[in-house]
Amino acid sequence: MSLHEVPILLHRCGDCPIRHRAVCARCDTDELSTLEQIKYYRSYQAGQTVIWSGDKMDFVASVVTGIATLTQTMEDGRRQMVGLLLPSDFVGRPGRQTVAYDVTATTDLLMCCFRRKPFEEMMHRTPHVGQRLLEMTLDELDAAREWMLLLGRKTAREKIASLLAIIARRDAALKLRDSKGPMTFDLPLTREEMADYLGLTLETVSRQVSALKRDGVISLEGKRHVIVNDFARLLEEAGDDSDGGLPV
Amino acid sequence: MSLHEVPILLHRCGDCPIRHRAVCARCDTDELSTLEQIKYYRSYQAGQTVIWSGDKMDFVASVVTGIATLTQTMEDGRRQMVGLLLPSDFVGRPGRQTVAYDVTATTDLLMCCFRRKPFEEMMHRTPHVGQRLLEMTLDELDAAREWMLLLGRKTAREKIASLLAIIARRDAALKLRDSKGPMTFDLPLTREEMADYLGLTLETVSRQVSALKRDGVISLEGKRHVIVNDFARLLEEAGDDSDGGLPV
DNA sequence: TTATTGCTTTGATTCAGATCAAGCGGGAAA
DNA sequence: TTTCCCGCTTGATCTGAATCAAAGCAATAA
Repeated sequence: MSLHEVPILLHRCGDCPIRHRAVCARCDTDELSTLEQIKYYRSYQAGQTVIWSGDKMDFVASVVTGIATLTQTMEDGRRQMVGLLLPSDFVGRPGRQTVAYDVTATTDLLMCCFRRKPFEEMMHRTPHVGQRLLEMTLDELDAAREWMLLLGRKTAREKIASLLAIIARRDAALKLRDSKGPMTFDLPLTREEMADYLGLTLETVSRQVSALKRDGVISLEGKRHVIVNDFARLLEEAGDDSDGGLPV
Repeated sequence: MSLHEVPILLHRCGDCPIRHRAVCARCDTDELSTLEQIKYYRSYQAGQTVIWSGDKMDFVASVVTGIATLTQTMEDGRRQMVGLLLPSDFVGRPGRQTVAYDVTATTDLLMCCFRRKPFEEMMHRTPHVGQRLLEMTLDELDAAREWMLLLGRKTAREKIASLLAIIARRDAALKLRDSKGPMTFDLPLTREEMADYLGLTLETVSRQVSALKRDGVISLEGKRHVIVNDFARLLEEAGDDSDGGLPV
């Protein structure tokens, strides 16, 4: 694991390409060496719980590879996903030690962790990191609000199209390809996880995915590999104005 | 307007009571005088739009009196509220100039604004403010995630009970009363606004409010004044574990 | 090779909430 | 006073998604 690949998020500058993996030249490197000292890696198997709601979380972390979800659960078992962590995303909450939702690895997962206390101290010393973290949190809040529109007002078909568009765009960004032309990606979620994301049942998810396929918006190879035949059409189906919201 | 009543949020410390209005002794006062220099007040009438989605927002602000909402709208007019701003809440996004949703005054509204540029500069000088802002943003994100569970998985009755519980609790905090015993408050939202908050239609809101009244969970005086007969019962109806989530 | 298991699809039926449609009640204007 | 208007309630009906129930399919184990 090269040093360049690790503290991606903490060190990217505002005007650098969103998912680049190299450390930006404009960031000073003091923080980098501090981070090096307090970081460690943890890996989880698919399905393993990283941390339970209410537990103490004595680290903050960023996802290196794999996918994790944040979910909330009601006593009777109803579940709602409230966050989806893809590579380079950040989890954890400097300044609060308990976490309010379950964090689960949905695929094999490698996280780069930083012990919370020294991380917080470092944050106090170097405001740059705190500012970057504020920016990231505000982006996350914007994404959450977009998601609220989806949950509250979109139809099942629109929800599915929206989710596919989000994953397609993030996947494209990760691969450093542009968002034009036919896109292709592997769904990182089961039907049930998609349902938890969208506030639907897994049967409805299955039906609507089939419907989008039948209507030629997407094609499938196997259950998981998706080909987006026309991204603009997909966005239209998603009911999104403009281009589907924020840069993700 | 006394100086003490203004930059409430920016200056409260982590362990001070949540909604206190005096400036905490542990905060240094340099920032206060800076803020004094760059602040101004704006008032809006009920129904007036503070700012449209996509517009430039050259200030950040905190609500002094009245209520504002953040809403997202689809082209066909479907609306979802994504934020509810009560007195002492903060709006605005240091580091980004356009806003991604409509901000509307639902009652007469007084806001204490700070010009964005000098505010950002002040933030860079005094990390304390940035840290406080990060903390507030993380709280807002937690609230948004609670809201996502509501939108995705709760029944209409649970949604209404949840909203009433949220308003009752915030109102009690504002009045500095404790949350025990019969609570009483004026609904600050119309049925339609409640519907936009909850992802329902106004007819369903009306029916479920009537149902909670019929079942003795709440009483009404007129359309707007609500008496919560038993707060614990209300929380139970809301389907919330523990006490309904986060401190608001 | 045949089970087993976990995910997925598809079909039949039900139901919570949306939609359509009156009607109510209180406050402001005439 | 009457009229109008706006926010709210209530009723009748419809419908999209949930629920209940069977199979299908692919990968792994036996």
